[in-house]
Amino acid sequence: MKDARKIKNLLYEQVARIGKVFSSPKRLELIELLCQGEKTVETLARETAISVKLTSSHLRELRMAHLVETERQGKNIYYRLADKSVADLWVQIHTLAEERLIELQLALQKIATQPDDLVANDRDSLMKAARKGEIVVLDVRPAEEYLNAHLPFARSIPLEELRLRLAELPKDRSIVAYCRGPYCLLAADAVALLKQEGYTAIHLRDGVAEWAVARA
Amino acid sequence: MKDARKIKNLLYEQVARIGKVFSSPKRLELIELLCQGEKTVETLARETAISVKLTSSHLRELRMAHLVETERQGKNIYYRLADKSVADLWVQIHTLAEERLIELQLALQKIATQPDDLVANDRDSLMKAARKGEIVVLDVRPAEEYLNAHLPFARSIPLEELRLRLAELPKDRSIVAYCRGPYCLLAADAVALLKQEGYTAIHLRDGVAEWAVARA
DNA sequence: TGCATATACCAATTATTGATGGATTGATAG
DNA sequence: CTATCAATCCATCAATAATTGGTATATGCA
Repeated sequence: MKDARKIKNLLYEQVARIGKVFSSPKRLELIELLCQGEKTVETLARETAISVKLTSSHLRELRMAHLVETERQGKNIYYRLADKSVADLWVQIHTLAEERLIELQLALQKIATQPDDLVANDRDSLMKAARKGEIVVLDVRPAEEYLNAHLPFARSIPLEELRLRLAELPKDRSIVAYCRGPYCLLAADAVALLKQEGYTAIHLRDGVAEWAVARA
Repeated sequence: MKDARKIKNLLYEQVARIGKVFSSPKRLELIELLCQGEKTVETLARETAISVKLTSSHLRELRMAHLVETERQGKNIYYRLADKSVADLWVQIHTLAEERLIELQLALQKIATQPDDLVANDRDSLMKAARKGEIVVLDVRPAEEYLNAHLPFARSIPLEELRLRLAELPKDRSIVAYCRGPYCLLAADAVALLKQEGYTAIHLRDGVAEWAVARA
């Protein structure tokens, strides 16, 4: 039955194609960005600080594993995740990594806003408060990403514009800021700025992908 | 802010450590086996037909990613998954692979028992029938794996013993056979044998890990 | 104590992947 | 129909991973 082994190996090899995609830090960063919505190669390259050529070749691997789709719009080529389940897998993997790798936990603590961030079990009470208007949920990602998808009741002020638009935010209620997920620094920066300006600000680690998985 | 990039890369690198584990077919096979319960290096090597040394070195990588734990019992060292969520991730990854990779779908069809296997949405009705005793759910994995965990209402007859113990099975009810999951050939073989002997037999692709994820 | 067994560790070899520079394709604007 | 911009393809080199053989360590047993 050597035939059986050959067929089995074939199956595992196929699955490993998917695993391989998630085995490179650069590709993970690209996937996280693609979880925020479709983007051009150039945009992805700029936001990850990876050269366009290298970005392109990593995207090629995502494409060959059928995890992303492309669409040409004029001069640009837009990449998007082929399915929501790709985002789900990214969330699952980084969540497992956070559970199992002490090094990652330590590194995350460093970027945590001083006291402590909002964590998983607060999600229900957070939504309740947001619904009642007791807190402001603030999306500090670029506007297009907010338009593509955002947390319920969230308001959009991109980090870049935050300093100029501070007046839009109330000082008598807590501001809960979020961005692309736990590895994105936008929300942490926003919280730092808000606190400095006398606001009550809290960092929510979830991005829309994490939120969606938690809701499921 | 070059510092920010450095810290971000560190985070993605950590997550990539987990991804890397799932990027090798051999390691995937080992993980699938470990989903069935704890096993010694030798057992894992034998059941995967991988040399002991190579098995040991792959297991070392699993250990360094904190995805497995070891325990010495006399001469042997037993490996087990460090957490249920590792099994969940394996299920998620191979499920995504099956959704996205046509090559994998085709390869799976080849090992499918002729008409078609039981699929996802049958799970509820399957359990109902099993509860009422209208069908027999048959676990054809080695006995230890059954003892470690098995589907509700399942009965154990390891494939090796099946031919000798046919008399224990009824001919007037359907036998639903399952094994370690969709890449394991035990259940397919069992179904072939049962059909040949005049039984009504159906192949259930789920293993305990897949079942557990579907229940969640 | 010494030997056998199970497994880990180390070194060397080959295969695969990641990264970079140069040339190429496809589309738009003039 | 040429220039330009976005993105890919290709060739190359460096880095990393997989595999194998040899050796070391720990346990149990005589």
